[in-house]
Amino acid sequence: MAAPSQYTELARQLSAIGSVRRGLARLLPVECPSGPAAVLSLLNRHGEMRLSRLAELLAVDMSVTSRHVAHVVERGWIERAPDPGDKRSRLLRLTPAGVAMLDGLTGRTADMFARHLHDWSDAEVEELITMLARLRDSFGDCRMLPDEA
Amino acid sequence: MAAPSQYTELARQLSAIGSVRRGLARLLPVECPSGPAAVLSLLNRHGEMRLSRLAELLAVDMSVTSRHVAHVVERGWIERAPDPGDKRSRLLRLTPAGVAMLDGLTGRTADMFARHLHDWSDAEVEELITMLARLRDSFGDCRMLPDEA
DNA sequence: TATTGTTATACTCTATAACTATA
DNA sequence: TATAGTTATAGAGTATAACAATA
Repeated sequence: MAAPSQYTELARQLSAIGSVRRGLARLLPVECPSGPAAVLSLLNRHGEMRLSRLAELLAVDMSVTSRHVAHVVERGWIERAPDPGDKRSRLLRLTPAGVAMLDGLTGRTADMFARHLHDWSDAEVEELITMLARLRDSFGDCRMLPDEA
Repeated sequence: MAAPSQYTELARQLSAIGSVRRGLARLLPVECPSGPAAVLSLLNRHGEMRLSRLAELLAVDMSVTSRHVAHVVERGWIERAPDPGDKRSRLLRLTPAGVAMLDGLTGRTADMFARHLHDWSDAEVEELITMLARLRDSFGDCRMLPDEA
């Protein structure tokens, strides 16, 4: 259990970390902004899946996911295969062009981190990753929680 | 120094943490969204300052800051006092109404953290805060960095 | 001439709601 | 009737560029 003033500071830090996110976003090509890039990244990480599952992983509404997916489909970076078990949905998977695009993004991102985090140890980066994952996990899906108001 | 694959994972976690940011943003009243709320928070933390300094702290463009400030001024939460040393700029400071508004936001934020982070120790929260601050510091102001491309 | 702000414009991300097709 | 997905609409955040006033 932590003190309220700590929570205030944590909120400030989370807000301020937006500058890092924006810095990373500026690396992306105009035709693949951060929303679509996240789609590629998750499909690469978890393999083919339906839209609803992708929306869950992105933790955004399905309507948002649908638009990002349409964007990457239009550019040939993913394809929608029939879902054998359910005609309402399709299975999304990366194309070779999508893999190539993602490789480029990943490389640029890694370069940027390498430039800025050169004095972080492997263990320190790992710990930050772990804490961020835990934070996300602790919050769960905020959209489902009843407000006490 | 860390491995490239670690950087990819870190980028994913930073992107995914957006769901926490959005969860916090949903706590805010309609008349005070996250941009304006950050203005109040920083003025409370650092005391009165000029717009350019506020833009620096927010790490966003001055034009963006100007709009957020206009928003909170219109609602009487901050006031613009003449800057004795420079007629081009004014000193921004919280009003009592602004302090009251901020107190409400802070309370709701702390409640939400308390609900979700009940199994985090004080030291763990502190460490996350420290690592986020260090991350931000390591990146500096990304907008100023020359790209190697 | 350079700096401080402001405003207009445009783009991305997101959510809500209405709708279609299938389960 | 309920679920998967799409599309239209609207609101917030941000950056760029053009502009005004002052240093």
